[in-house]
Formats: sequence, structure tokens, C-alpha cells
Amino acid sequence: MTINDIAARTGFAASTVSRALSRPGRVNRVTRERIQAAARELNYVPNVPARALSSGRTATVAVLVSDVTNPFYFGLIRGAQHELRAAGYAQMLVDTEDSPELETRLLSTVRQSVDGVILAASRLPGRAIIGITAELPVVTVNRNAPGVRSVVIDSPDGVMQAVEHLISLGHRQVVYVAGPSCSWANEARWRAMRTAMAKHGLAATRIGPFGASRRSGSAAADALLNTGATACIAFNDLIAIGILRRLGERGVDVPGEISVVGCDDIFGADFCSPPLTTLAAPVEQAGRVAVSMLLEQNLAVRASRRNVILPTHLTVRQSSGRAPRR
Amino acid sequence: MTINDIAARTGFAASTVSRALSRPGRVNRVTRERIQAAARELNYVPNVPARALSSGRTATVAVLVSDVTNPFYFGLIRGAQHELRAAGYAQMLVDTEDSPELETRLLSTVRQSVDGVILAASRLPGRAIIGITAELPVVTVNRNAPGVRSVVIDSPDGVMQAVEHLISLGHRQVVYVAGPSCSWANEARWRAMRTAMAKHGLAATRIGPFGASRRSGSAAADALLNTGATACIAFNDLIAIGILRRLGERGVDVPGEISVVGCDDIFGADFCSPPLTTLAAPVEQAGRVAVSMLLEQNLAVRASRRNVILPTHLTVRQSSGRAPRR
DNA sequence: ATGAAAGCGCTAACAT
DNA sequence: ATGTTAGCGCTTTCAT
Repeated sequence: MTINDIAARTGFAASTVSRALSRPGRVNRVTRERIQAAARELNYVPNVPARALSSGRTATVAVLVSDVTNPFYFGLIRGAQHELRAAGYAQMLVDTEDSPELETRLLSTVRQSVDGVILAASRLPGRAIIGITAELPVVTVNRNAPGVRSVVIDSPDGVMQAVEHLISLGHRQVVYVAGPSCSWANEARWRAMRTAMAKHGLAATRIGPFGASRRSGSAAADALLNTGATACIAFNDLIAIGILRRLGERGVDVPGEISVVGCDDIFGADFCSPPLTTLAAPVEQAGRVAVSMLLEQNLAVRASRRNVILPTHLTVRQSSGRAPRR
Repeated sequence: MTINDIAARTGFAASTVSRALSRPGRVNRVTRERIQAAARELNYVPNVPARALSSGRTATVAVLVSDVTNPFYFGLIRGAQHELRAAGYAQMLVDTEDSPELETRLLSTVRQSVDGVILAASRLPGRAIIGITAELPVVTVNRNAPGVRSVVIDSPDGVMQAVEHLISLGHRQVVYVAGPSCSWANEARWRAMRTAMAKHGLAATRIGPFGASRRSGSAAADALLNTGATACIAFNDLIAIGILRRLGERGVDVPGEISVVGCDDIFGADFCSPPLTTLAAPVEQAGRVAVSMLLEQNLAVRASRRNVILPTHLTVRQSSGRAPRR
């Protein structure tokens, strides 16, 4: 079932068939209809690799995530999937396993097979990302690099809200539980927290870095207790849930003795115990927006919308409360 | 950077370069080394679509899931990703949104772009799956169709364990909270449950079908209370967690008044409240095995291993307990 | 063991 | 508006 079969069947040249199918505007109406009818009858489906070879367009976009099992990405992946589907694109999913080296390698191998890349939480240094931009349309998520289009969830603003929340509850010693060291979002959140604390004449402390996983959260909990702080803000919910878990095991009351605030509002944040106070993140929207930016970049339209910032807000649940009297 | 550049650089013909790169065994050792060295220097990366066009192999496998945001698939996707990567394959992720029609359509469009398909929890009728097999290597997960390779997690056996567990705790009226009606696994679990109950001279009842989501679980909880049962086994953890949630809202004590057992042991099952008694499922392994079966099928080796069954076991947590006295 | 040449299915000049 | 022709980068006969 190729374009040639349709050509033979309808008596048109293959090129006309090609046009009728991929740029219907450029052929006569009756021609188009005859060809499209034949295509339908013969159950014709275009051969993507062949099309890619001659046109350079693969109708495929790669989505790189640092860890597929991190629930944070699922909304993102789904948002991207939806938007891609609507535009007739396929999604190649790539797990970089939190490794900059692997990320680089995979990026170079997919380069030829995709029309663009969405870099979600890239672990690459900024210059590397800029380098890729030269070869391929790129949109980053939760990551900024000069000249690279991005959609970032405004967690720094959320972190400020979280700090205000904790301070209003009487907390004075709040620690930041840091995530992976090469995460851009991690630095952004830490900076926001320092600023917010400073505004109240308080110093923020920091422990970590920790991997973005529940297991790391357990280790973090112990380190946290050693600091004597009455509250913490964790890089993400995975870590926060790990902390909750470990604190529970050690019989530490949350929020009675210590308050825990997470980030991202992932699946589970609302039903862990106690339910986690966290920063809601419009993840699915981020995925959709990233894709639409990537695709309109392909079409070279709208030079606006280079860097989109999506709002967050603090979702207060039961893991945060009044600071204990000391 | 094409094969021709390397040919020009080394003085060999393009065909020799091709061989040296893709079937190193078929060229002289020194030739091979010279060519490989040049490829490395020039930073050559093969063009996948071009290779696909001439050889028919795309080095890509499609993974179809019914809903990307279902945590059940996290592990599966990761397992598949790992195994594919190791074999030099890319992963195309496709969300079928629980719709047989969409599944069919997407399948026909990816057909030409992939070397095989993993159908995780397909919503297609058996004959449709068999039809696809004629065009493309297929491995199903948690789904059986005559003549189609599959890896299924032995939840039916797990369901039996769950029934024994509940009966030993004094439960006599246990209801099955059914999942999506076109889910094969759903039927398999229900059948297993009936059998297990019958063994003790008990009749199983069933409510549903419900969608495989937490929201559905809330509706299910209400229906469940109307039955007067003292325990339930839910199609999956998503539903079970939804039930737990709703029961909590309504002030029904779990497991004091009613016991809840889930299925799959997804992310969150261990930290919801109360922690969920559920069937552990080796999901990541399922993903790996499915891929390895798919790829060895490509190579037409080992006619064995057509249908792999992975074991489950009951993981008892706090959502199940003694039946209440009546 | 290596080279020459054809062609995979499609698109994109170019020609008509 | 449609047809002709030449590739895209690679693999694969078929020769040598």
C-alpha cells in the first residue's frame, strides 16, 4: 500500500497523489477527492520513515524526562501526548536516568529521528542545552537557559508562599531539603526560599543534596531532625513523602513537632498521612504548552511566548501546622 | 554527517562503510577499525528513518497503554524503556485513552514506524489483536488472545490468596468491585474470585463496572456500602484508594467495619491510610519480559516462552482485618 | 572482502 | 494543476 498503488489506481502521477494527501490545497478539488477516496478504500497509511527521509520532517517529538517512574512527569507526559496527538505527532519517550552523560548520548541519537525535543528537568549544563538548540527545536520545562524557549512552573513564587505560611504559623527555623544538585529548579527554589526568609530577617538553612526519590526522603528525615528545625520545605513531594514516612516510623509527630511542605502536588500527596501541604503545579498544562511552543516554533510563527511562566499556589493540607513551643 | 562522508574520508565504498557499522563481522578487521575510528571522529550518528526505509527496521517499539497517568504503567514503561535501550531501540509511547476505536486508529498509523508493539491492557476484542499480529510482532501484557504472545501477571492466583485471607478473617460476604468492562484482566479476576469463594461454599457478588480511576472508587464506595458486605476486592489500587478515601469521608472504619483489598501495589498503596492490602505485581519485570519476548520474536528464535505468567502475592497491610460481629 | 548499483516510499524542484 | 525526475541516507543484491 504505497502512494504508487494509489497513483496506478487513479491514473494520476505519484507526485499528485502525494500532494493531494499532504497538501490538499494544491490540487484540483475533484482530483483531491478521487485520490482521497482511493486512499481510504485501499486503507492507505503514509510511511512515516519514508516521508521523513525525503522531507526531513518525522512528525515525532522526543520527550526527555529524568526518571519515568517519578509521578511528577505523568501529567507532563499526558499533556504533551494530547497536544502532540492533536497535531498529528507521535511521542518518543526517553528516560535519561538523571544522568547528564546519558542525556547527551540519547539526545544525539534521537536528533535525526525527531522534529523537536522537550527537555523536562534537564540535567545538562546551560551551554549544552544552547548547543542542542542549534541542531533542533527545543523547549525546556522547569529549566531556563539563555535564548532557549521554556515553560517553567513558578515554584519560586510558591516557595515564597510556603515560607510566609510557615512563618505565620510561628516557625523560625525552616530548612530546605535540597534535590539533585544539577537540577535547575532545585537552585531556583533554594534561592527563593533564602530570599523569602531574609525578608523576615531569618536565615534559611539547607540540607542535601538528595536524590528525587522517596528513599532519599528517609535519609533526609534523619538529617532534618539533627538540625533541630521546626519545619522544612522539600525539593519535591517524593522527598517530602519519604520524610513523612520516616518521621512516622521514628514516632515524630507531624505537624505537632515538625511541619513538612512539599512541592508539585503529585499523585499521592493528598492521601499520604498526614496529607501533604504542597505547591500545586499545573503539570499537564505545562506539557501542553511546551508542545504548542515547540510546534509553532517549527512553523516559525509568533516570536512571542519565548518563556512562559505558569503559576503555582500553596495547597495547605495537614502536614503543616503551628510551630511547637520550645 | 552521512555514510558517504565516512566513505570519502576513508576511501572505502559507502556499502563497505555500511557493513562495517551495522554488521562488523562481515568486513576485514583493519577495515572495520579504520571505518569505526573515522565514524567516531566525525561524530557520525546513523539516520534512523533512512535505515528504516531501506531495511524495514525502525529500531523503535510502540508501547500502548490505556492511560499514561495510571501509576500502574509507571513501572511497566520503565521496564520496557530499560530493556529497549539495552537493545538499541527507542520507545514510542502511545496513550489509547481507554478507547478501542482510538487504539485501532493509532495502531494503524504507527504500524509502519515501529518494529513491534507492546499492548498493555488492550481494550481491543481478541480477534482484533490477532489481526494485528499478522502485520506486526505483538506482545500483550495482562491480556490473552489465542496465538498471541503475552506476559500476564497472575492476579487470578493473587485474587485467590486474597479471598483466602479475607475468609480466614471471618468475612462471608465479599464483593468484587469491577473495573472497565472491556478489560480482560477484569474478567479474569472476577472469575478467579467466584471460583475461590465457591470453594468455600460462598457466593461472590459484584458491583460495577467502574472506570479505573480514583474518582470511580468514590462512587464504588457508596455502592459497596449498599451491599452490606464486610469486605471487597477492587479491580485495582486506583479504585481501592478511591474507596478508602470515600469511606474515610463517610466515617466508615477500615478495616473495622469493612476490609478493602486492592490489586497491583501501585505507588501510593503503601502510604495511603490505612495502607492498602493488595496484590504485589512485578510490573517492571513484566515490561522487561514483554520487550525481550518481542525482540526475540523479531529474530525468530526460541519458539518457547509464548505465554509468560508472572507470579503475584498478597501483601497484607492495614486495610484488611477481622470481619465485624453482626 | 570490497565495490557498484539499485531501490526502499516519499517529497520537492523543475517542467509542462 | 499535473507530470517528470531526482534524490533523501541507507541497505542489499550482485559482481568482482
